[in-house]
Amino acid sequence: MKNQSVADALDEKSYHHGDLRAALIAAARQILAREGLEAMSLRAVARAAGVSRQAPYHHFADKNALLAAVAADGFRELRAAMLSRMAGAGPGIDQLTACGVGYVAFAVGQPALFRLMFAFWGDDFANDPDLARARVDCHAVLTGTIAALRPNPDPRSEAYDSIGAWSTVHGLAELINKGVIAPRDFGAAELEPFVRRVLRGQPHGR
Amino acid sequence: MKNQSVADALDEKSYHHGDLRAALIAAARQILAREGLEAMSLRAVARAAGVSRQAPYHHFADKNALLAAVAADGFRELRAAMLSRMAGAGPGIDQLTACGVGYVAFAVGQPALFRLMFAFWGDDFANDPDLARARVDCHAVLTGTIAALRPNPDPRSEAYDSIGAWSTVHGLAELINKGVIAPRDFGAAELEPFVRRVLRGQPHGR
DNA sequence: TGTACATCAGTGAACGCGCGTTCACTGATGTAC
DNA sequence: TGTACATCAGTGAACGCGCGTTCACTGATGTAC
Repeated sequence: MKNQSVADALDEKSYHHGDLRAALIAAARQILAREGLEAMSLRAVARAAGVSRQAPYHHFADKNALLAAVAADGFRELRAAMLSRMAGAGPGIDQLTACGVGYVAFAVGQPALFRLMFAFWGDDFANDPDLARARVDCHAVLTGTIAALRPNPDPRSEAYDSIGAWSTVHGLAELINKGVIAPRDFGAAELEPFVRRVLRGQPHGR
Repeated sequence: MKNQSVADALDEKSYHHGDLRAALIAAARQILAREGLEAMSLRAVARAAGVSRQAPYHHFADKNALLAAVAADGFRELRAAMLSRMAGAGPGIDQLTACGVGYVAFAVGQPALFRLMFAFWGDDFANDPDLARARVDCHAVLTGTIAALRPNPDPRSEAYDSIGAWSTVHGLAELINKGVIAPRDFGAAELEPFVRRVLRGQPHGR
């Protein structure tokens, strides 16, 4: 017969977790960072959170719901990363460059998270409203920066400029993360000046 | 007791396949095209080729070896796709645009194959010499086109231009294939003029 | 021309694995009276 | 203040699946003599 007391519950380990939802997201991100997207199974997440395989189902409808929550956090952090770089940069074209550097640095710093964020774009869980909003807010940073650079733009050509800029930073991030190109192979010791130099060759970069 | 004859062997089905290696690659590509990268297991390939699960091991050391063979074919076809577009284009900047349009059109036309080609770049099977050569030959089309545009370039800035151009077409292909952007959303009915228009905004595109 | 035999290219069964998910259950918590 | 009870948040066992790969095997082929 167990003698459960409040102290026991706090000191040892209470039956109820407290905030298992947050702990599961944290565990998922840890696995993502350490072992990659393929290793992030629901079972592995539960194991890392020190909980039974079945416990996550009390907080997420299924695996995709957990993935969506992690991806939404990712988009909020990507947005913050871009804004932070832009806050430290000069006006005009420097804003766009800083935005791009923030994008690539985030992607290269957390490759598996970045991959997850784009892995299931068109899938069911894209209907998650929190994720959808996080994506829109994130995208708005780029389009807003492009728009600010050209006060009275033709909206259509602005859209194409935006796609071009996004494609360039996204492709650069992908090529680096896949191991296709390495900054070192081009005489760049650090990522940031490398990205800056690539972007300088882009239409708004000179 | 079976009465095996040459006619039987030809008409029905001989015990020996004939060219199972090629048939396995073809089956793999078919699964890739119809069901995607995740569905392309070794077992599924064997099944599609009408052969036992174990048969592929007589032609490929393991699954990665089959993947490498498929990827190598992919790079040869990507190279051919770019060269074919360039052959039909005018001189100068039109060559680079055609090269980029060929790249994106190939990627969008065969998304799962394109994904496979870049999925395991740094992995073990990258040591496959046939694959390595196919990749180098493919990449040479892009770098050659960039180099031809600028007769006496600084090699380092040429490398950065090349990365920028590659990043743009690669990122555009990824964003389209992931379903992040759709040409139709930007008033483009067809892929080709859409890509052309995006590339026109790029540094060499005006 | 016939035949023994090495080799090649297949088969069938099985191993061991991790996965997402469902089921029936139980311990802990909090609230109505 | 005590207590019955609904609800919440966990557990343990199991289902059914597909995977890559290994093992021991057999039928077909081709070549040396």
